[in-house]
Amino acid sequence: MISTKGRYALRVMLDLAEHSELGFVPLKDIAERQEVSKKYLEIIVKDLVKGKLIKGSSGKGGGYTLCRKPQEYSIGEIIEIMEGNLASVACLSSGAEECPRAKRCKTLPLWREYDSMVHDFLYSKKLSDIL
Amino acid sequence: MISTKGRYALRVMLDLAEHSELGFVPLKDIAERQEVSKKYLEIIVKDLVKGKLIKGSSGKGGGYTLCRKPQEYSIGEIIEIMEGNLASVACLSSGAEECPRAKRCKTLPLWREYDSMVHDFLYSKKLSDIL
DNA sequence: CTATTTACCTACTATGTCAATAGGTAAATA
DNA sequence: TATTTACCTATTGACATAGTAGGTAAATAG
Repeated sequence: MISTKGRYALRVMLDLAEHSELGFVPLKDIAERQEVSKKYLEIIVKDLVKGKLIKGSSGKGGGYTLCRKPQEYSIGEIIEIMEGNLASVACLSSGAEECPRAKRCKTLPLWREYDSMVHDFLYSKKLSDIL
Repeated sequence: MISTKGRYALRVMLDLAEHSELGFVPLKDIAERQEVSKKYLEIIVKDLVKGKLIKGSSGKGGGYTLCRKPQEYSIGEIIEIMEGNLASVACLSSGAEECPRAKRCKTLPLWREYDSMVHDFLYSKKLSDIL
């Protein structure tokens, strides 16, 4: 299940897309509009900055803003940055060691197909699509 | 992410599909073939029995067996029984109270579409498809 | 140059879920 | 009656989730 971090991150990105053409948007404003504590959002924007999806600017007149145009962000990359990866099962997650049963596992192809479908869906959907 | 309970349940169902035409299959045998502790599988088959996907029989010659033919089980119902539900976000999970932001939430339609895709995929796939 | 506003940083915590283990009782058969 | 099986309740360690608390650093306005 997608955690609050992933879901809130998406809402932050949408909020920035809607308000940042004028410049930097303070987190305080986003927190109020999105009705999420500013403290918790700090954790989220930190990851978004680290992932180069947004950039921050300190001091008066500061805040956060998008690095690209909304149509240049896929939902998938936003969620993936927040959740670590979007594998459906542990055996297929990025840092997992090869399962000894992989070759004869009858369920593995199913999970691969599932993951591929999910990936295609989330990466073809853009931030601008839900604006 | 699909938990071990969901994944192991699927493997138990497959194991039964492969071995139960002759009658009841003891859990001990399944545990050995699947390389999962019998103790842990007990929890899983308990849920499968409760969900009427398999039935058990005690005593010598006992074990577990499928209630229907493999093509009559969808992967979705197996996973759903084990995971509780297959909602992608808390707001859409079965027992969730209505979110006050639901009407104006820009992300909700996305999650609905996502859930619907996942549901279609997992319910159209049958146990017999991965046999 | 000072006050204010903002981002940015480290640490902490309560709660819950996951993945299992332990140690039994009940039922059916040989 | 002994054996084999399912079935039941309780417990546990580890980890993730969803936050909170209390600061420091940077930038701007006056």
